[in-house]
Amino acid sequence: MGTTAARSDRYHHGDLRNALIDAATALASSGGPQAVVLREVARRVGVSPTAAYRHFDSHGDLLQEVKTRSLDALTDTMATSIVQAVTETDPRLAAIQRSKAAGRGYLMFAFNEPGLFRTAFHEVPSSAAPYTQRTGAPDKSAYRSYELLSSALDNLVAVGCMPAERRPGAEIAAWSAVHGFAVLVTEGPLSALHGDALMDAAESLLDQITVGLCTPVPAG
Amino acid sequence: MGTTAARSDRYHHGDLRNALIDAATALASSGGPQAVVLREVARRVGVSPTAAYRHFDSHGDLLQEVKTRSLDALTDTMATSIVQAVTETDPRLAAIQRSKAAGRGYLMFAFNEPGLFRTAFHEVPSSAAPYTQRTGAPDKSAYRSYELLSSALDNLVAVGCMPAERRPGAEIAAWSAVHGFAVLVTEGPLSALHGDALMDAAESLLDQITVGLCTPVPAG
DNA sequence: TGTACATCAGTGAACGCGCGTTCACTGATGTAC
DNA sequence: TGTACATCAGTGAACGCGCGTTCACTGATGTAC
Repeated sequence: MGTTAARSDRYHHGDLRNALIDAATALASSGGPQAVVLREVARRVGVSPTAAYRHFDSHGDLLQEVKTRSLDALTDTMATSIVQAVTETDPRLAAIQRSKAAGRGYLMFAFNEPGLFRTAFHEVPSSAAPYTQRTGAPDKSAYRSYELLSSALDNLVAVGCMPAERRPGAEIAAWSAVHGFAVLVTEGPLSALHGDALMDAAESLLDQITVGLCTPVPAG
Repeated sequence: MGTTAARSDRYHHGDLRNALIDAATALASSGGPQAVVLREVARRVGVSPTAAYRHFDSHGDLLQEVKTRSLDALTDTMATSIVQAVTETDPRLAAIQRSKAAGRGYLMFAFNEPGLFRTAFHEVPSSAAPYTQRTGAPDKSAYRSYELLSSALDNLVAVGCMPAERRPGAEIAAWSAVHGFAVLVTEGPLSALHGDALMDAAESLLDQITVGLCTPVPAG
């Protein structure tokens, strides 16, 4: 609205690239990565399929954009969750709140946006050039959420909650537990979990992870 | 071999149903559930696509069989892992060995058979009758591995290793951690892990899970 | 032991579908003079 | 301020592909008498 460049009743769309990504994201949101069908995306924007090729090399390129968006949205949800949850002034309790909030944000994103969650972790088959081995350097989006987790764990060590010798491998364990739960619930055999039962199970999981990471203060 | 019923140079195949499931499983093994293409399955068995419809209502029906097989294979791997790993006579140590072995079997199956692993957890879109809501009662195969885990955890409580009040929710946490790691490694951002580094990470994860479940023996 | 016949388990051709992608094209835009 | 023209951003038709599935059919099997 208001953006004259984005009028859709004109021959030149003005912002077709973003409009296509928007529509593709909406499709991914409701049906996961498989639902991102180039022709359907074009249909929704009211443009011929060919037009998309002015802005993307291939279907895989478009899907890659949606994946990046999904990863960004995941990170944003985690960040918001952290900001909202950390209320304690005691550094130890705050550190635990922060770690749990990171995991909670991850889970909430998965539950509220299962399609985007799946898309975020979907391996896009090598886009434009099938012969080009996919470079080992994925975009930054893939790492931002990892860094959020990582620094939360660092913090847990810094405030003396988690013994330093337990730090290596901690993010893999924590990430695995949260990711596994998200997957089992959104597309696996735990899909029967709903509402309060789901929330209880999620909180219980977050508790168990933090208990596992943080040894109780050594008595004496 | 030797089974006269399974000669393939005859008009009547004799055991086409199983031959089709075998071929479909091979496809799933190398390419996951998406690779189970009815026409390709028939091609491999040397039969017309139509022939498959004498034995399955639909493509989904065939895929469901492969899924069941995959779940069974997962359970078998876990069971074998448990039998091989439990060597301790001390009941506490044996109980811990058993729990870790269950998880180890799960992970090894995922790493050695990523295609079947994905198929085991693939939601088959309602087969023959699309309007029939999928019954809430999945086949037994889906539960056997869960029971293996469940009884390992019961055992942990029985020998006094794990406090009873921590028992509820324990299988969800343990399962989530192991499943998440398997998924992140086989089809996610941890796919760079290989060889020794992978094995070390796996053992570290199993350690952390059991440490989290079992409180150290109360001192005094 | 031999034969008629129902049944079973295959074949081959075809259907409709929707996809990603390419082709030759045209309408709209903006810049140089 | 007006016009010529290169460039940009779309169109519409078509391609080839491979899929799941259905149709009318035929070859093989086994049972009753």
